[in-house]
Amino acid sequence: MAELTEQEQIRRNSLAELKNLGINPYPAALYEVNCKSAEILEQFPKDNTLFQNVSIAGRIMSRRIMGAASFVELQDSYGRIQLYIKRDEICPDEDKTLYNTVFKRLLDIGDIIGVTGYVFVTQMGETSIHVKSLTVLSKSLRPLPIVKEKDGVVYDAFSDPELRYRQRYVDLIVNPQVRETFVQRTKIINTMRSFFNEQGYLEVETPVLQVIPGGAAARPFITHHNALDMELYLRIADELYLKRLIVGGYAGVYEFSRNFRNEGIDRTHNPEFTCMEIYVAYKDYNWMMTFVETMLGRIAQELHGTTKVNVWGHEIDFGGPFRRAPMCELIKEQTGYDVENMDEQQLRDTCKALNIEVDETMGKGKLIDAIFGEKCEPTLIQPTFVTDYPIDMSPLCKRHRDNSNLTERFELFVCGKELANAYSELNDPIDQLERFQEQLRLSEKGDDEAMFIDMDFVRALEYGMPPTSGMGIGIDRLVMMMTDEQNIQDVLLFPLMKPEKKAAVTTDEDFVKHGVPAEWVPVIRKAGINTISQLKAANPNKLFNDLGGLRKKMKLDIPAVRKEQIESWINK
RNA sequence: GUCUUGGUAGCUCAGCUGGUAGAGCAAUUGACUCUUAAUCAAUGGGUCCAGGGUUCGAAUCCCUGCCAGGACACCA
Repeated sequence: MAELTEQEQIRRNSLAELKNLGINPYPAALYEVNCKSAEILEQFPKDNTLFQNVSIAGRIMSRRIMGAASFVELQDSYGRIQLYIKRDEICPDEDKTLYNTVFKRLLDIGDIIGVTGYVFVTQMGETSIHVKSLTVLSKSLRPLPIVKEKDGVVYDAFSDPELRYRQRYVDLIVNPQVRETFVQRTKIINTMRSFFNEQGYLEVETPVLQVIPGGAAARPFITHHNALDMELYLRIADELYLKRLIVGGYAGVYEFSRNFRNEGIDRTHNPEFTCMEIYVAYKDYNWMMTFVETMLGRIAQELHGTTKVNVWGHEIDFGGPFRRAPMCELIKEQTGYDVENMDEQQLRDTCKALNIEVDETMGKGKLIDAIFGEKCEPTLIQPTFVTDYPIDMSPLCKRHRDNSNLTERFELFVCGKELANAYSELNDPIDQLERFQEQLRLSEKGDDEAMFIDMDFVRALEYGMPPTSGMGIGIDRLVMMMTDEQNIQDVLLFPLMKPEKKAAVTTDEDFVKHGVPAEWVPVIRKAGINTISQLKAANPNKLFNDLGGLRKKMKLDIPAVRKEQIESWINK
């Protein structure tokens, strides 16, 4: 077992002392709460007859003790409020243990308590609760990072990203703006959900474990089902299932879908992430653009009270209507090249002229996409619908009504990043099968993201799917934009981290089994020996001296160890 | 995957050309009845990420590894 730090040991001692005083540090009974910190701070200054009998619970975030009176900052789920605790108020009788011992000595920053009392304003003008009674609700055994703040300046911020993501609970306790980000994330999702529900679209759930990972071009995670003894894939998208449901007759279906892609991890990619996909029958991609505009405007409005949002240093207006421009037009605008009617070789030459890296596996679509990605994407700051993509980039999308080399597809770009992707969905089963087969050829050419053929999906289309428009939007990216976060890890509660390394430590029992008396185990650890192998490699004379010195230094009341003993441990 | 920066007390960080580790907050003890980054006094607290090397001597220099951040590449 790892050694406890001094502060942890002190808290455990306090815990034991609380128990000795007959106080349960983890009581079972509910604690009646009748108000919220934020409500008090908002309403009391306007009407000071309110809150004269409050009961509130939360975590102690700071303490200022002045003899027989103290101030505590109590944090509940809604904010912080100051408590004024006076000894003779919570201990009206002779016995002052609750204040002098329990509150002043045995409670710490991080402990959770409940108090009752009345609200007043201090001489310094701070709305506070005058405490009449105090109940210990949960003792905290680890010290929290202490973050202080004055006039908007934060001191000693808890900012190490590794600690923040690994121990998100600590991050949430001490960084209120982090708690707020996740409230906003949920608000965004709720806004979308109501928007869809109002129009009668049905929220559904489709399989995460799939036999054929379809609906996107991406590398999947593979897992194994024991009873069936077969490989299964974690979904990379839910598109093909939702379209089966449109075949089944629903007017519109949507899903907030956790997807898994076995690709790189960086500032904008996590192996599991959330997409919202929606499919609506009898619509096309023009209708969908308007739908998306309305949805985004509404989200911004709900969240910020305006459609103008600061995103990564730009003021973005989600008010719409957004610019709509065909991909080839944008390329022409940025590069001067008209790629619309070029063949593969001409495209390669153009890439070369523009200094864009290409490789042999890239077909026409990927070449055009490379030019677009390099030259156009970064310029699309205000929301822009990029429309009419080349056909071999979009195997699930309907051909353009005016040009059969293009598709009725749009992507929405904001701040140079793709935010949403939508089609007039391909519902011609024969064309769909051919497109899948083309993907197979790309795959054979070496494109490891080309799609699998899903024959059941083709079969579904053969029964007839109404003209349908579908749209997918990256929820994590949307939340990043709406909350002005640069990092996907800041909008995911628990981003994937590599496991913490566990130092291979020998347990105390192992040392005892090895012949070391239990009372000496902490001492030899103190001497820097934490494994049996370290012990065996130790110099007996040095260890003998060290242990003698430590015995004195640690003021241990145990007999001195003999050198023969040490030799027996080492030679065992 | 490549390059790059970092890992020192519970937290935030200093630590120069190598000489046995320091501050603030937190903690402990004490003073103080309206404080608010409370204040004052005293005290304790470290496997300087891990492992190797150079050296009389390494937190510091070198190598390897682990973890994290950033940039680039890859990724609809």
